[in-house]
Amino acid sequence: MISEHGLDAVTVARTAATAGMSVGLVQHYFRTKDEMLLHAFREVSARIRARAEQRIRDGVRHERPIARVMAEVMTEYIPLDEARRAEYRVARAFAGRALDAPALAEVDTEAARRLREDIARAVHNGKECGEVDEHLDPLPAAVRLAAVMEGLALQVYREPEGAAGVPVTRFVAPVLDAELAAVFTGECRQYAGRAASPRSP
Amino acid sequence: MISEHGLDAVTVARTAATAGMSVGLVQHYFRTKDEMLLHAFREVSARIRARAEQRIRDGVRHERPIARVMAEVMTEYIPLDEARRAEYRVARAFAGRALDAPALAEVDTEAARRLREDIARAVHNGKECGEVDEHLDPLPAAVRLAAVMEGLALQVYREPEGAAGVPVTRFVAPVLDAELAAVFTGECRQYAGRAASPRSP
DNA sequence: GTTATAACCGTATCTCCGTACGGTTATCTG
DNA sequence: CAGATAACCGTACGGAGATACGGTTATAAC
Repeated sequence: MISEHGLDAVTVARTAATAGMSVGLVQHYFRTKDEMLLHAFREVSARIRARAEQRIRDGVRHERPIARVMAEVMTEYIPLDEARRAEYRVARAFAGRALDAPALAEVDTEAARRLREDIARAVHNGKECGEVDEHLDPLPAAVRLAAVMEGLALQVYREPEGAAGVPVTRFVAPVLDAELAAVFTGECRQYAGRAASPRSP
Repeated sequence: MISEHGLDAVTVARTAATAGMSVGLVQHYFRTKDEMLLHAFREVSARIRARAEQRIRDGVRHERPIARVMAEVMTEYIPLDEARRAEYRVARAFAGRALDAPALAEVDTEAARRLREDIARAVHNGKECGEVDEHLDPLPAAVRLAAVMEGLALQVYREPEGAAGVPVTRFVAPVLDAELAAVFTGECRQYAGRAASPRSP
């Protein structure tokens, strides 16, 4: 509903109708409308994050280069198909409302923080494995990569067809690859076996 | 009002009261509330853009290196002080509502398009002057720079204090400089005299 | 079996807000 | 001065929507 008609079009009554249930039942599960919306926001955030984590796990399992895995993870966030566009619209709507709704803002910042930590961890692990320069600080690098990713997502969202006749597909991969190449400068000596997974104990 | 309490808190009556006028008078100038909000959005977009244009004009007047000027222009967009944060909040609120308000969406995309064109023009002019490699395509480069800028703005907005104890001031300039350095690789041979200004006839 | 808890419904209430409207005062214009 | 246009006011109307509420049916527990 949000992705199709925006947050303002979402009323408790309409939500109930769309779900094929009564207003009373919705109230049974969510005491207030805000509670309901918060749940929805958490839901999409979690779904998006789950996809990223899946990519990371797969990458680790197949012992693929960290840079390659991160390229996939970051591409996953770009609204390149209708499904991701829908999610992106929802996230964007909530982000706008989060301005004076601390609970929503917290979900937003938390999601961003986790993503940044994932990237920072990938960079950190890349150092151990030899893909990343020994002296590079993972945190600034992660902020930069996260920024590029989110900024790129915005560009793609606004002009899915691409700008000035050049399709987005011509932009996304090259830019992400270039940014990743600036961080992951080396070859993997011995695979550390964890890509962006948590630092092992 | 928007930046302090969000778009939802903006009612015609409250707006009138804040402006020290009557509801009737507001209606005299804006036929509908939507019209009023659209005007507000256009207003902030124009104000933000005006600052960027001013920077460009100043840069041209003093014949400063294009890369340097663009660094300033891009920094101008980052919500580094409370004034810019307020503007950023407003823009973000509108962007969220723009999902099912085509008129608002148009303002948003238009602003983005103009910015991208400014950047592309700067790159183009940089080629003539010698700051940019002859074979670089300005458009993809502009998309990339715009993406970095907007993404960085988001990171700064979400965590103004900086992440993990590292202040944002340590991030912004280095990242922007690095990105610009990737595009503006050369020295200016002879000053073209127009930085990001329109191609002369 | 009875009692409690969860699932479920429909409506009534109360508040808020956008806009319509009828009216008044000021500022031009000729 | 006439008379038109713009600036300006306060209220009334109408709709929409969030929540409260009183109630019913099912499922569980003992």
